[in-house]
Amino acid sequence: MRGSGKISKAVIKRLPRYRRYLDDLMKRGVDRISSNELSNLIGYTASQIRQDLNNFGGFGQQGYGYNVKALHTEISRILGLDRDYKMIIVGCGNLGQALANYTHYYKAGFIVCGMFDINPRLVGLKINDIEVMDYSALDDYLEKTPIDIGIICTNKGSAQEVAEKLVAGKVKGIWNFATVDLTVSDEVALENVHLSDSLQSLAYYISHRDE
Amino acid sequence: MRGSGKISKAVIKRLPRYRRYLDDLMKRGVDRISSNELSNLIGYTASQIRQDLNNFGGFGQQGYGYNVKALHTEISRILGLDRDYKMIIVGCGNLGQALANYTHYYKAGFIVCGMFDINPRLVGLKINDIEVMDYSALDDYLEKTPIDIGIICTNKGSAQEVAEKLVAGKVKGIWNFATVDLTVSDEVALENVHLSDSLQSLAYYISHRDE
DNA sequence: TAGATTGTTAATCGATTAACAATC
DNA sequence: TAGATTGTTAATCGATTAACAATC
Repeated sequence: MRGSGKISKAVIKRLPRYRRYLDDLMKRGVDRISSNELSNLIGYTASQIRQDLNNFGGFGQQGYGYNVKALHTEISRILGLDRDYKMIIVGCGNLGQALANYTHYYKAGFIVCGMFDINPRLVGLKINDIEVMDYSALDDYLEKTPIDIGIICTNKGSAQEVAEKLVAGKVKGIWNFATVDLTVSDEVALENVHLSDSLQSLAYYISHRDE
Repeated sequence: MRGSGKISKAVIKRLPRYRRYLDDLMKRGVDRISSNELSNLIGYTASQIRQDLNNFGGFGQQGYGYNVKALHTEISRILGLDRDYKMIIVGCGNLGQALANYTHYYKAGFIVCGMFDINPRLVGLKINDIEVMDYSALDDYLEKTPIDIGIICTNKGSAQEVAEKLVAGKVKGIWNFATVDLTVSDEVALENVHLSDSLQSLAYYISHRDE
């Protein structure tokens, strides 16, 4: 039966992209789309699109294609975007603050509930009405407040310790921006954004453009 | 012969990670390491490590392993980190400013030379001694100044236009943070950091943890 | 119904892992 | 030299693409 079995990471990584294009189509008032038309827009093969979607269910209709709005809803649900996520940010330097604003203004459903830093000059500061708390208050805070996602924006030296506090405090997922590979329990989802690695692979492609 | 032929993206994505671990090993004073020891640290199989490295050359020695420092140097060179990259940032909101600071303090070799924004309240501001210039000055600036990397931190509506100005202005690579898939000439390297997509896949794994 | 397009199986392609001869 | 470990070929695994019967 569809939907059972393990879905590969490659498939999951494509889902948000499908959703973005469906979002655009909705805004443009498009009601239906075939895998072939979607392929022309998004750049994956029609075959891959049908394969990907059929991991989760038969959302299309032969001879018709896919209903844009219905498919958007399905993918949103699959991604778990039909509910809210409470988040905290640990490390409130430029990047931490940028993420606070970013999620505040653009990402409905992802709510920053608290921010923490070790730097006394940041503690007490308000960012989008959220006061930066002292790092030493983190354990207590997590004990009292159920948090879904912990965002790590510290330097790499502190990141593993922070991750452990977050895991102990029962977060369900960690969004890690520190340039280090964290070790966390399998129970906790981990998503890394290694900006440094990303910039370095860009350097690679720049250096090897004419090959 | 080694080194010719196309290297897959999967391999390139692993290179910065190899480099990070070699960096650590150097700092810990380790001189040599076998693919098997490195495998235990980094989590790739020893076989994969040897395959990856042999895409670029035979850096090891039978019966000995790899010289940590020499391998670090080789990977740095392969990634193109043996030279500087001049960068500009377009879009100086929180994220743009955060990246300016990030590269300024942590990323030797990646130099922010200019920043641009359309918002008059940001124009004139100084971030790490770099004045934010008016977006209308971008074309002129690029005509006079050779820039390697353009960083796009605008909203998604402006990103494609910015990309086209950057390409016209002869940048070699684009580091894109806008949530949109840009169309650029094959001559220009493109690296996307889709924070929104990343957060959504984290939501997926949180929602499906117990399967 | 006839035409279109899906869902799904089979074929292909590419990437990872295993094995081992080469060699330091 | 004997032991260790690479470089490289072969085997396996998984992901993508092609093909087509099912069906709206």
